[in-house]
Order: sequence, then C-alpha cells, then structure tokens
Amino acid sequence: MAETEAAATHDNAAGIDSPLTHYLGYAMKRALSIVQADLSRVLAGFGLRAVSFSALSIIVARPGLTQTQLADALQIERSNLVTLIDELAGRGLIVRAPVAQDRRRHALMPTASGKKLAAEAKEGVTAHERALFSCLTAQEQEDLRHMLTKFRQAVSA
Amino acid sequence: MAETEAAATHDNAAGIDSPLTHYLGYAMKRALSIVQADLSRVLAGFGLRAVSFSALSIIVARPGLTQTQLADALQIERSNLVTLIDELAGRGLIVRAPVAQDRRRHALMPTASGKKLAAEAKEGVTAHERALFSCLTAQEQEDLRHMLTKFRQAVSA
DNA sequence: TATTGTTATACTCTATAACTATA
DNA sequence: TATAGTTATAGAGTATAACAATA
Repeated sequence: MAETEAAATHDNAAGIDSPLTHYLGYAMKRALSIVQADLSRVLAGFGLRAVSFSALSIIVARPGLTQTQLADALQIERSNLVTLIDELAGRGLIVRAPVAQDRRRHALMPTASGKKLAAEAKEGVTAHERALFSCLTAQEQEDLRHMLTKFRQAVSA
Repeated sequence: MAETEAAATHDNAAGIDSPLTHYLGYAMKRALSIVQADLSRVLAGFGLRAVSFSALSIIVARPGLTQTQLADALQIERSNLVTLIDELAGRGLIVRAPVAQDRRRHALMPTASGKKLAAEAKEGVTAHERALFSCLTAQEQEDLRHMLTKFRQAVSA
C-alpha cells in the first residue's frame, strides 16, 4: 500500500537533507562521519581508537614532548588526556619519563612496541584512506587536503 | 629561562601534529571543529544548536515528514530525536500533526514562527559561512563542496 | 509480525573546577 | 604566583533494548 509512496520518497530520499547540503560545514560533517566509521573499524584491529592513534603517532614523531604539548596539539583538555596516556602506558606502548630540569613534567617516550604498533597502524590507516578516497582522483584528494589545510591555517592566523 | 625553548617550540608548534595533517580525515576533523565552534556561536543567537537548526530547516522544506524519515535524513537515532522534537514543539516552532492513514506516525509541520525563525537562522548561517570561508575563493569553496559531496555520494552508493 | 514513537539506560566525549607537587 | 599533571564530576552526545499503540 505504501509502494507508490515508498517509491516516491525513495526518489527523493537521498536528498531529504537538501536544505543543508549546500553548507560546507554540513558537507564536512557528513563526509567526516563516513571516514570516522571506516577508520574506527580499521584501528580496532590494532586495539586503537582515532584519538589514541593520533596521540601515539605524535609521541613517536616527537619523543619527549609533554602532556600539555600533546593536549595542545590534539586540541583536547589536559585532564582528558590523562586516561588516554594511562591506557597507552598501561599497554607498554609509551612511558612517562621524568624530566630532570622540571620535575612537574613528563616526557612522553614511545617504547619499541609502541613504535612498531604505530608503524603498523600507520600502514593500515594509509591503506584505509587510499581505498576510501579512491572515488576521488589523486589531484582531487590533494586539492581537498590543500583547501582544508589552507582554511585551518588562515582562520587560525 | 624557557625563552629560547619557548621560541624554538613555537617555531614548530603549528606543526606538532604534522604526522597527522597528511590524512584527509584528520584535516576534515580539524577544519570541521573550527566551523562548528563558529556555527554554534551564531546559532546560539537564535536559541538553536546545529542539530536543531538542521531539523527545523528540513521540517520547513519538507512539511509532513515523519520522525523516522527525519532521523534517517540527519543520521540520528529515532530515540534521540524525540527530545529534540519535544524541544522544537515546546517552543512552538513545529507541531506533531496526526496522520489519518497511519495513526502511529506524526507528521512534522512547521508553525508560522518556526518558518520565520528558520528563515532568519538561515541568513545567519549563510553569513557565518560566507565570512568564515572568505579565505577561500568562490571557486575553491565550490570545489571543496563538490568533492565532499562527490565523496559522500560515491561511498554511499 | 513489523513499524512508529517513546522511555530508560548506559557508554563515550567533553568541559570545568579544584587539588598536589613543583617551579 | 604560576604551571604540569591529576582527580572528580557534570554535561553533552550517542547507542541499545524494550515497551505501547498501531499496522
């Protein structure tokens, strides 16, 4: 009984949110939610979430940085970083090393297994993005990244 | 004492997350967070959040749609839509109208004041995006929207 | 039996204040 | 006095299960 109605709505279903698709913020949000869902699935295979992958990657690239610096880089509160660092440290992926010059600070250092996991996860994430964005040409992907980055830098300045 | 150190770190500070900026997902997330902060500020002036603006806009554009349809369009759970609809209805912006053919459903209809607020908020949001993305040319903005939309449609298909 | 709206609930994420130890 | 890390906590946002009314 709802067949014709269903068919009619189905024709429009993809565009029920058309009053919003014109907004860049909305387009970003919908695109990001797709990326996040796929990324979470990939990272779960490494026992990581997006935020823990981000933190671990930065610690590997910048060994010795402090929790405040990491929190600033990831734009999360220091207080919320604590349990995340606890988690990574508890798994033996990083250590909180004392800083001689300032005993308030913790120098975050990756362990050998932390570096190994970061490298493996990086390959996984790179493969995930390559596959997911294969509907865009290499040039389009580069343009997309360039515009997002340009926007962020321009607004932050 | 930390002056040289501070200066040194400041030179690199903008790029502490450089291990991540290459990822499109990360670039999207950082860009979106900027948009959301500004959008929230603008919408607060209308007593709206991003999600309530989205819901109201769709109800105005598609009067009579049901809660399930709206939840699908916005990709939120039906259960979580209930309080949102309560809120809009409580403010007299929309009504839950009975559907004669199927008394389980509620046809969501905008009121006159709902249409008015939606129109005003739309102007505000449009102005917010115009100002925020002024660092990108009109062509770049169009390209950005096109790629985000193309990506979403390609992956959803 | 299946669907719509609803309630209850739990889990994650995020934001804020206050504490400690150091500087 | 100010800062780094920590704790506690409250508020959003989100996901799931179960229910009543209706199909």
